[in-house]
Amino acid sequence: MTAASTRKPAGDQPANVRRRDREKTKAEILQIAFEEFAENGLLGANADAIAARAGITKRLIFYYFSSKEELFIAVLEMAYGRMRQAEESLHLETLAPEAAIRRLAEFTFDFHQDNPEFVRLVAIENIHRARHVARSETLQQMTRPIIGQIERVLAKGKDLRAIRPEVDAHALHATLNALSIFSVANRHTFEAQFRWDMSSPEAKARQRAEIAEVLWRYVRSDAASPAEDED
Amino acid sequence: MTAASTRKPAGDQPANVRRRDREKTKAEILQIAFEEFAENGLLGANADAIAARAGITKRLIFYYFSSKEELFIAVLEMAYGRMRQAEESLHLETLAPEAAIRRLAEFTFDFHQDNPEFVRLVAIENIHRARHVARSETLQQMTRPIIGQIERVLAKGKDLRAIRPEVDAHALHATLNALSIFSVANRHTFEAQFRWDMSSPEAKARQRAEIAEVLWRYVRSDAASPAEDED
DNA sequence: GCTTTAATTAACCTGATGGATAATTGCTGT
DNA sequence: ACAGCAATTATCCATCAGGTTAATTAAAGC
Repeated sequence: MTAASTRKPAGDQPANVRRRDREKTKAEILQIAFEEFAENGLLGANADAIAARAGITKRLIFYYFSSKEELFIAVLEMAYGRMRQAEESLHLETLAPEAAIRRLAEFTFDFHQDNPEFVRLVAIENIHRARHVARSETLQQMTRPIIGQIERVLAKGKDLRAIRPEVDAHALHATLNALSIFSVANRHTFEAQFRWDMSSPEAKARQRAEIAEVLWRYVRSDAASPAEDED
Repeated sequence: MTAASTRKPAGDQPANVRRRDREKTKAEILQIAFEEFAENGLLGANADAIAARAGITKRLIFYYFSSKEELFIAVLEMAYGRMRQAEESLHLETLAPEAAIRRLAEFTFDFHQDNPEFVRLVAIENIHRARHVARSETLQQMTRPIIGQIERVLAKGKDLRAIRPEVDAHALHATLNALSIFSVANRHTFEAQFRWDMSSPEAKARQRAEIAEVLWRYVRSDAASPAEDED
């Protein structure tokens, strides 16, 4: 597609005239690269395709992001940044222990359900043994403050004897992420093998409730329920 | 069954003379392709590399498996077959409910820990939206009988009032798989971001216990005590 | 207006890779 | 011992895709 033919007076930006806007162009590349990487993986994603979809030349991609891997890292940074931002809107501190745990579970589940591209991206990065995360200072310092929130919820819950004292924030976070991510990431093999729907709204609602239940039953104090001898 | 076993030994096999053994060659290709696919993904795996490692010509790969995708399907079939085989050695029926659940949890966790290539392969297949599983009759009929085992454990547990009546076998299986797979598949991003070890023997032991705990606390009846106290 | 700089484009290069063609060679039954 | 066939090899090829070289052009400053 050739650009630069019709020249509109441009109250708004005409789509076919290349506006020289560094930041906007970079952002567009990033967003489309995000989608392409999530869809096709690090190797499968294609610079020509990204350029075509962004309406720019391939060269421009390498101009702003020096290599495919650098672009991938930038995409990861953006994707993780969005999650982090979403997590900031969670305010668990004000809630009672059970409500806080359930809200945390449902929020995490919802986020992954709503952002399957992000889940795919994380899976892809894990296939590559997280070598891009390892290479990015930004991504490592981006260690999510969600752990802090969880710790506070647990502390409060333990104080109130609603939550078992042994429960660890990291472990809880891992468990919750495992359940939430799995229901998006491994949906396909599961559905194909068990003919078990994981994608319909009803199925999702069921899983959402299930995960909250698993989590709460895991953390809640035994005193509030059956007596039990621990290992 | 081919008459391959009637081959005369021809002395000792010189390493550089290709032994004409259809089944053996196919099996070798499969095993090496399994490793290469698990390591590098569907696109990343390289036919030349597989051939080189197997000590054969690339052409031979396409002779036995008509395309790369077919080879990948064959690899999936082999890998899932192995898991299924392992699952057969589980005998949960004889155990008491809690013991059965814990054994199931630990077995599943161990299997994934011991077969990270399998876990990677499943992740890769999910990135491809399980289109190869969908294409293979074999893989779909290979629906694992583990579900049956779980159902029997749950039925017995419910009978004894040790397990809640609402617990579903599929959901339980999904939960367990989520936790087990996650601790292998998403280990890398997790470790990189949280500087949290998931790979050392101690960490694995901790996770193993954790998962059994999560599972049991999820299924156990609210009324009954864990010591199978019938009222 | 002219210069300078930075954003953008067009065209090219090159290594890799899946797959194809065709020749060859070892096994097995007769 | 030899034909026939199946297993295996050596080579070639077209295409794709990441990255590069060099020219072009929009905008900001003087």
